[in-house]
Amino acid sequence: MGVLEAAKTRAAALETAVELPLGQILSGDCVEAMRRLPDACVDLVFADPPYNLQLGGDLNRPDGSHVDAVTDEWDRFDSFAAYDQFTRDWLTEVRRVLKSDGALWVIGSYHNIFRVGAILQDLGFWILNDVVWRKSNPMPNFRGTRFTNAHETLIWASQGEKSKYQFNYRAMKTLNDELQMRSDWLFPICGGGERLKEGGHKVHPTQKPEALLYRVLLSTSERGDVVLDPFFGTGTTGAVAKRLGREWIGCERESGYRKAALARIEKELPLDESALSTMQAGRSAPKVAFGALVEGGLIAPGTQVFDKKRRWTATVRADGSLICDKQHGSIHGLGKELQGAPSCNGWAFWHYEVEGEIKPIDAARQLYLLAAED
Amino acid sequence: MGVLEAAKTRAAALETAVELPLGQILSGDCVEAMRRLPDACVDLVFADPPYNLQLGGDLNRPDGSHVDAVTDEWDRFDSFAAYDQFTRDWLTEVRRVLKSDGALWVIGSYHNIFRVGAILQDLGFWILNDVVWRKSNPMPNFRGTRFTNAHETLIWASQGEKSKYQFNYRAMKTLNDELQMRSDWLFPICGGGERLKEGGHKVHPTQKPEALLYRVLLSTSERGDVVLDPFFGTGTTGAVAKRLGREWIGCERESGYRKAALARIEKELPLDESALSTMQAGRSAPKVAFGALVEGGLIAPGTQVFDKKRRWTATVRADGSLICDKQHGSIHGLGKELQGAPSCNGWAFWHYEVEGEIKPIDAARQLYLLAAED
DNA sequence: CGCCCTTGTGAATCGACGC
DNA sequence: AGCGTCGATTCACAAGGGC
Repeated sequence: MGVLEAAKTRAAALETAVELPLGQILSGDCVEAMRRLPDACVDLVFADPPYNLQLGGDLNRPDGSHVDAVTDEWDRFDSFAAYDQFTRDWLTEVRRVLKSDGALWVIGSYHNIFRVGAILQDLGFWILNDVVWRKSNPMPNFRGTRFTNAHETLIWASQGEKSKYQFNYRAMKTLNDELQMRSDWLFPICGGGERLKEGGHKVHPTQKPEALLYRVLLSTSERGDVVLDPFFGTGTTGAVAKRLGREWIGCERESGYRKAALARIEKELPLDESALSTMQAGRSAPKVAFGALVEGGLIAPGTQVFDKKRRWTATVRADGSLICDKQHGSIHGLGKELQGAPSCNGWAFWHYEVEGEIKPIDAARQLYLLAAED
Repeated sequence: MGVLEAAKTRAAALETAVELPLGQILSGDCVEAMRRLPDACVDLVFADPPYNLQLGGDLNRPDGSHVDAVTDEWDRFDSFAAYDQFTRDWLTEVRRVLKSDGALWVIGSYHNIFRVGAILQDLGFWILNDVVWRKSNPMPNFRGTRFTNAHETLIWASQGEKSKYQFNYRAMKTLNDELQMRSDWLFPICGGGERLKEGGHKVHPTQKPEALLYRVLLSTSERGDVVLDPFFGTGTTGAVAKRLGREWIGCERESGYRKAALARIEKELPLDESALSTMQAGRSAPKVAFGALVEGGLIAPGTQVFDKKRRWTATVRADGSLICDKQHGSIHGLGKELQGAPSCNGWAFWHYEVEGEIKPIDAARQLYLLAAED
């Protein structure tokens, strides 16, 4: 990067820092609101658009009581074409304000998610996963006419196929008891003390559980990232963002929701430094070069290392490289060459003897990391 | 209906009965093949179209071994537009051959399901549920770059909003231990003895588990219904249809698949004569429904069960309910009724014979749980 | 026969970085 | 943009062999 470009970037960054409405809810239609934001200023978008629910008449429970369903005016669209146009409009604006390595989450049900998914693919977004929110306590199908609608679908997508999106693999694996996090997540629906109510009535018909946003933000954003929610509602995204040390921007048309959201987020407390830093450590374990172990004395130069079946034995050199007959290279590269394999994880492939036991050299790395913690 | 129309309908029904290629696999492109079928002759369609995976380079496991991916020519499309056109074509033909009160199932992944869902809505199909097949043993994400892709999505749709589709609510509730069947289903991927192999290699890259088709056909079709599968592959739909007493028609381009499917279905026995199938038990929720044992093949439909003193004998039905003379119900409900007791633990009450021994049906549950443990 | 260990494999849009 | 280098990654089963 030249001097001029660097100066420009700094200026743009400065301008952005000054102008971005962080911690604010923009009023009015979300497309109009997003137009007030500069290009490529947002790291992550979470969107919970109207579901285009096509409810016929009223819905009653078997005991005759009335189901307080979504009948709000904002959730009615005259046709699929109108809904599609609406979807293209807000997704296009999201695409503009999102950084090129940013990502998008959308949540929906079978009423709208197929249209949203197809349109975002058409716009160039690259789907990374679809994720299923399994509701532990869904509303039953009172009429016994279909399967209990027990899940909603989320789509996680990057700006394009080549984007370098953020994924906190380690944090997710830790959160899931050392197993890879799967694409099906189990959470209860939003209720109890978490559900905003006023005069005994729920403030918003489709308030999302905070646990859902917690996992979304923890998995695909970093501390300090700017998170935009174009359909802010009562501000679950903002509340969880604040808690996790992320910046946030909301868009919301209805002043009642804006007011409730601001009051809610005001009360929210950020997690303290230690809680956040612990997660950070889990998120991206510092990389350790094999050479650092040699340097640190955990593995002496001259140590013999070998694969599990003792087909090959190599010697550790002072610079952290291995030598085996006339071939030499890094722990990964030499393992790969010797096996003729397309790749090799040297940490798992090479073993050494310590106190009479055979251990993968990764054991030494774990010791090193343990010592480095404190 | 006037006299003339009635006569026409009868004639059409007669003609259909004579001409429909029941129990046959039509060769060639499925759109061409379906054109050979009359209008409105099919009760249920199950479709497993190409997913349009668009895979990049090779993928290796962390141990260096190679993943045998779907590289077949039938999964290649030049663009979303080409895939959409293909989808519109076959769905349009499905719509014609399907009865007005018939229904459609489609299965897919995030690569294609959003496009399929939007197009079928555009064509006038009315989505009844989206259903998630949660895989108990999915392939991990080896590179740690995303969430484990642990599910596929099914869409269940009727011909239109007002259609009187078939839904066997009672059967599903019984199958699920007296709880409404939810929209998330847990099954293992197809493997073991169920997976068709030739010379040690899988015959079809994407063979679906029979338990999945079992639930689809049991929930949304009746005995004697005509089930059409436009992407027949190795004939899971046909095999399960035959077992459950449904008629079937398949379409399949590749002669190798057709041959394998016919041989497989030939061996299949209709329900009441069926021996214990080789289907493996799935990983289960802690609570096991009796229906899951039937679905998983641990107890075959048609099995005789009886109380310890052999006062009553009942027959296991395909949905996991029991029938004894004219009374029927769940294992708990029927036991309670027959004894005139206030309640009954069906697991302890009912027994069956296995390898010459009399065991409570709870023994089968224990086996099931054992398989699901670890 | 049972137990333990090893090996194989499944619809997968599966690096990052520097030169 | 292409290429070489460094580096970091897996879960649930089934099947088969050894003892």
